[in-house]
Amino acid sequence: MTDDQELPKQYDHAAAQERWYSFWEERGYFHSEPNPVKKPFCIVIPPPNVTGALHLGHALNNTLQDILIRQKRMQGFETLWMPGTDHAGIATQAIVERRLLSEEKLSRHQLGRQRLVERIWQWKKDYEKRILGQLKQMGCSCDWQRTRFTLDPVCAKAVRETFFTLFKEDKIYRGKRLVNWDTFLQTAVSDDEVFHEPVKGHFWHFRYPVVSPKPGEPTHVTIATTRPETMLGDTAVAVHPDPAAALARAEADLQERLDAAPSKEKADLETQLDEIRRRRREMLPQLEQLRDMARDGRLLELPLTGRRIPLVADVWAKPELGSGCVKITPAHDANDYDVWQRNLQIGAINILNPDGTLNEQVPQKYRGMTVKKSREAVVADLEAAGLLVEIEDREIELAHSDRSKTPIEPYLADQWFIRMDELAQSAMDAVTDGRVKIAPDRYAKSYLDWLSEKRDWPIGRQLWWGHQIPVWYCKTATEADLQRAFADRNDVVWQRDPQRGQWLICVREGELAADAVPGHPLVREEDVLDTWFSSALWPHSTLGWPEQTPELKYYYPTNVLITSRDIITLWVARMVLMGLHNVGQVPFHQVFIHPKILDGYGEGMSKSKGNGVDPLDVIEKFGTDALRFGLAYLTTETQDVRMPVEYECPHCGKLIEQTRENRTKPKIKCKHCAKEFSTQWAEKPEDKALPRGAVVSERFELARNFCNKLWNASRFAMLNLDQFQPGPVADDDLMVEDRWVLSRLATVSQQVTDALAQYRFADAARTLYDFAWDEFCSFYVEMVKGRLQDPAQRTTAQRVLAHTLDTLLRLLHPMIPFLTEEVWQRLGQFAPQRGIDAVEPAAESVLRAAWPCCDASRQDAVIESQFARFQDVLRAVRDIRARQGVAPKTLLKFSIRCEPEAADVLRPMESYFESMANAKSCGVGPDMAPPPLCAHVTLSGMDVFVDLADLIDVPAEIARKKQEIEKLTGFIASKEKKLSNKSFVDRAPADVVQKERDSLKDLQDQMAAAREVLDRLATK
RNA sequence: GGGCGGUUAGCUCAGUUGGUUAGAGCACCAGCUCGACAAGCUGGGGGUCGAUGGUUCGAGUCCAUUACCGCCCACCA
Repeated sequence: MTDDQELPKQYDHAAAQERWYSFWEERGYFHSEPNPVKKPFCIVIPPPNVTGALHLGHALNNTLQDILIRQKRMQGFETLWMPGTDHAGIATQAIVERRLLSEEKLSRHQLGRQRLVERIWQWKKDYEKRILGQLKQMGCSCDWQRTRFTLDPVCAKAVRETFFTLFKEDKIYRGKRLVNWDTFLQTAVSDDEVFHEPVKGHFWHFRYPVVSPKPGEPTHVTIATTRPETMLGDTAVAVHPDPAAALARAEADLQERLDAAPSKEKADLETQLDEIRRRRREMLPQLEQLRDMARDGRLLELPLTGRRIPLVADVWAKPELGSGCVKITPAHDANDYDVWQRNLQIGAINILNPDGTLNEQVPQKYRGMTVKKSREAVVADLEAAGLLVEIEDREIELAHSDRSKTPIEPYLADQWFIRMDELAQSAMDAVTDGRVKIAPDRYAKSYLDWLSEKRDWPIGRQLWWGHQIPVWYCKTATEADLQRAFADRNDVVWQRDPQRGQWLICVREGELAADAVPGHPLVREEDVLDTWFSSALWPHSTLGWPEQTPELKYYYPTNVLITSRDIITLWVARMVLMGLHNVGQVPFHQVFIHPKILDGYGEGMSKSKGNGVDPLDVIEKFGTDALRFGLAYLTTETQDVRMPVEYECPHCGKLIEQTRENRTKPKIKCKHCAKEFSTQWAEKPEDKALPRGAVVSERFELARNFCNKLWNASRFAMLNLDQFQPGPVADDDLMVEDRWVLSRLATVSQQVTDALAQYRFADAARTLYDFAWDEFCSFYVEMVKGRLQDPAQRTTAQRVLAHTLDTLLRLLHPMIPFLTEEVWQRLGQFAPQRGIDAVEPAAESVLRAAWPCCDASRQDAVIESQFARFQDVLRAVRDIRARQGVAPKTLLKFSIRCEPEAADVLRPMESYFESMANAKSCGVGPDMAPPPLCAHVTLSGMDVFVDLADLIDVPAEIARKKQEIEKLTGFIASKEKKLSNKSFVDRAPADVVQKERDSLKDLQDQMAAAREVLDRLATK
């Protein structure tokens, strides 16, 4: 480089990022191959969804992975970071479908399967490119040659093999289950993809007539519902089998709660208790009568349908609620479904079409109506029939699809399931016996709790985007036909589906022709697999399983998985059980769950809330290094990261706080310059007319400032390293500050290594921040300045400075890769060979340099405490200057009264007081008396006197001394009290008591010194 | 309803096994353009550690109760 004569005062992050990322990539530093000489270290990326661009949560996730990867690479591991993206079935298809509808007014059915899938592939291509580009901008050192996608052929092969094996082992079956039906996307979604949201609704009370009531029997049964239209699918009305016992129990429970409740809640519970007592008095006879009628098999007339439905006794009907009777709609309600399972004779009627309209199971007039329309119609008709009792307003927690944001309909459908009993148990065992360690360990609990339910996993999705289920149906063949047709094939297996009376035929690879069984047509299952099915295979499928590739053998099990807590169950647990099933080994040894990034209100960031942050905005404003260091600095074990966010006005550059009100608005008027700006990325050309305001957070300033500080410290080094002569440094040549900084450096290396090994990213970042700023910059660099000008001392000073900077760069590289590389390369210009013990050529890139080992022989507690003494005195002198208002240019004269040992340490530092505090020493030792007019600071075992002659503000200094004496008096009193407390002296450990005694003595000495100075001042 | 986490300076957060006078960054105040750095330097003000009770010679730290905030799970005809 020839253009580096003038180093800019500010670090140009954009230039460094561009230059060094391509430098690393071109040299193939990120690529990994199995290498028997080295130990492997492998992380598989949690594949981002191709639904959209990455947000700040991804930036955190990937930064942490890259920090570990870079550190392990420097530690000499053969390091592979496997990158890739996830097809995210429902989410991606939903986005593309929504666009199709809004821009071309086309439904997916109008477009057709093949063309829709083509569109989604195009979308995937665009976003994958954008996502991988973002990862590169973040500095991620992934092995891009190995980039995978969950739908690519390698992953598809693993999916087929897994499905085939599970099918063969009878762990996959087809069953009828109530599913969460998304009527917009026309697919089932899992429980995990459903969220509840309160909506205003009603609670309707209806009466169903009793068929031929006997004298004394009620003529009607009253039921209540929030979803009246489902009455068309009712198959029973339930009443509790033992209402008396149920009410008694409810009363007892309530009484217990009432006894324990705080007084302000008692009134409410009293009311509830009264209500239950009233029911026991007034309603019990009728409920028991209804129960008896249920036992008799009596029927009710289901209004509007002409159907007759039975009255049944079932515990689901709670006598303490509503009328005590409940309508049963097994096909459209989870609890009613359970009632059906207990009373199979009542049957189930599905009244919905997949698109959410009513089907042929309902009377003609309601067919084809949407749920909303039919609800109005049913209510009106019941009212007309005189069967509507009342309508209450009520807020209802309505289930919504996370994907389409539309209400979920519970819906009885055929589904594919994986039996979870054995698989779940294997994944639980892996964590309980420690083969997989989850950190922080509290998350192991949620993992185990979820798995212990062993709920079968519904794996089918009624989508077009995904791995199509490799099953063919055949209705007409006999088993003999199948055996004949597939006699010579061990890659075809089949099961009987008794509910539908058909064969389910699964093939390991490829397709089955429609005429594979002569005379009996085969039809392929249309549905695709749940996205998590392929994600669950990610750690081994990306390494080539089911082939026994060298990669699989070498890198599997991977070392650590880094992810966020919301997918512990969806993803982590399933990877463990699939890894165990397919490969026979856990997929990773460690799981680290990192914090979530929240906005300034403590809410999670999401696109729909409009409070997300694009990492590229942060990168542009602060730089990738600041983004990464800032995120690492915030990654503590217990806390989520709260990040107040501002918009940066593109017109005037001022920041506007993001609020709950303005964050969802597409455009905002700047309150400083009154011009408007957009908050959205321009998706259409016409949007670009309005410039976009970047979303940033002040919380990255600390890291940006730190990077700049480092840049300038490095700049200082460059300006002082010309004519650098490499060579070992003899211990005798080392000055106090050299030995001190080397000791600190050794300790810091150890602390950072330990912190990263335990995923304490914030500790590692803080340790480096404090060392680099407060010790290296504020002290070492300041102290070495003079020596660099002195030809006799210059060489040693340069060698230690270069070595210290070199080590610091290596320690910081995993967090701030670009700046460290930029400086490393420049340092290489001046000091291509460096080191203080043995001299070695510097690595061609800091990325390839060795991770600093802790050189325990350099750790020197004596030097560190001596240095602390020097720092104390320096601070005292500066303090006096500031409080006396003495101009920085005025030279101060000071003296120190202290023990001879301390004097021996401080005397060699005299020149540093001059350069760092503009203060000249007039003597150090036990006999130093305070000058006639002085300001004074007392430290443990030392008195610092600054001779101020006529400069001094005497009244101010007297006031200060008095205040100090008052403070000391208080401390001394509390110490004396403590030490005169017999139980403290007797019970506390001896060293603690001694420490207190020493401390009291010290305080008394300080008091004496302060009095002495005060007396002198007072006589003036 | 069950579980988990949080509550420390105006804001955002540290605080290791209980042990002198509880820390940092930002913001604030005063002073500094001194040959690395104003994204800086020097000094300063600011906290009864959510509340109550307990254990202890000693509690921000351990225990119990409680309030508030957030997250996860379950349920709500």
